[in-house]
Amino acid sequence: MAEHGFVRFSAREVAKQIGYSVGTLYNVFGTYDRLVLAINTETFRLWTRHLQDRLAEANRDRIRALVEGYFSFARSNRNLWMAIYDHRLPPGMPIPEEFLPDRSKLTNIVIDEVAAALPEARREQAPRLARSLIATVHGHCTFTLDGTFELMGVKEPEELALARVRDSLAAA
Amino acid sequence: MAEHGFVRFSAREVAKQIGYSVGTLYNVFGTYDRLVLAINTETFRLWTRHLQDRLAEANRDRIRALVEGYFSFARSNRNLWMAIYDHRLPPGMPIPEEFLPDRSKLTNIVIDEVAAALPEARREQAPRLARSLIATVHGHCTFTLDGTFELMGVKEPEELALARVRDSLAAA
DNA sequence: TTATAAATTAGACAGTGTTCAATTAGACGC
DNA sequence: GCGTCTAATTGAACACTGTCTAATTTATAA
Repeated sequence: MAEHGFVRFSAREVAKQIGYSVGTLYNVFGTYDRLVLAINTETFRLWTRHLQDRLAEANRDRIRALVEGYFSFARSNRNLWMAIYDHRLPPGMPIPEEFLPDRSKLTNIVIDEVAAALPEARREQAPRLARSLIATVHGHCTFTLDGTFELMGVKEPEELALARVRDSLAAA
Repeated sequence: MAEHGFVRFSAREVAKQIGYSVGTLYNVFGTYDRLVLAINTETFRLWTRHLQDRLAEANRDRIRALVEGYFSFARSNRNLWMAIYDHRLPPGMPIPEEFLPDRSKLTNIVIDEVAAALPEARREQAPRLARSLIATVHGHCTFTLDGTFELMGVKEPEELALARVRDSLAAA
């Protein structure tokens, strides 16, 4: 997935490279979607660790560390990161529960930091605001990696994302 | 594309339904990517008209009309809208120039409205801010349609998007 | 060594995008 | 109507995909 990206990823090629047949891969993962789900969940784990590391070595400006961590992971793991959002489950199939814990950790980290950045009187807004800010940064990050911002002539997109986050934190 | 969505879309199926052979489709569009590009560019045209209509019948709050127009088009044209962002060109292949004009119109509409919403002294910031706000709304819209917000338990995502946009307009 | 369980395989199936030599249809001048 | 030339269209072949399953191999336990 990291080498060839989501579009060119194939279960058969995986089987070839690990020295097993396709059948084995399907016995273990059940279906193509669950194989991709497993890979993408591992990416979530890597991403979470990346963010925690950035926070650990951050100075006072932990919000900047979060935004930059979001971007730097996506940039240096382009194919893996995009695969998370390129993958669509068949309609009606929810994400199996086993994958959920590792995928929600990231959100909780952001919620904690947003809560800490808010004045105490506004702190109960943190969960909803944090999720909105994740969407905000996500939009900027997507447009950076998929070429939309380049087409628009936008430079330094992470500064832009950080500015939007600061706007909303200040407003709260 | 509208019926089955990006994942299940196939050139062969298109050929079957329009009563031509696959070969003809390839003679006309050259490649699968250019066929999808043509469809998605048409979606951009529909989207642009939708936004213009919403603006035409808007009251004073044209910013709200923009955000709601963005969401309502995506919601009522789920498969078509998602196909725009699910489609990835092969690395190194830029979007052919013929498709660019219809795709940039949307951005320009937003830039004009953002400029109008800013005080005259800040108006030169409009293009860059508008593109950032598009990314903001886009992130919220993506998370709405791909199920991320549902997984997070976020209700009324468009109100959230509008709030973020207002935060940044107020800050400017 | 044997009986049982688990792991692994290869092949078949119905799809996909892509290419291209061969065929058909259409337009034009006579 | 006929012949010519060009443009449009075809369908078969190629190498690939995910998915399934009967058959086989390997490992474990008695």
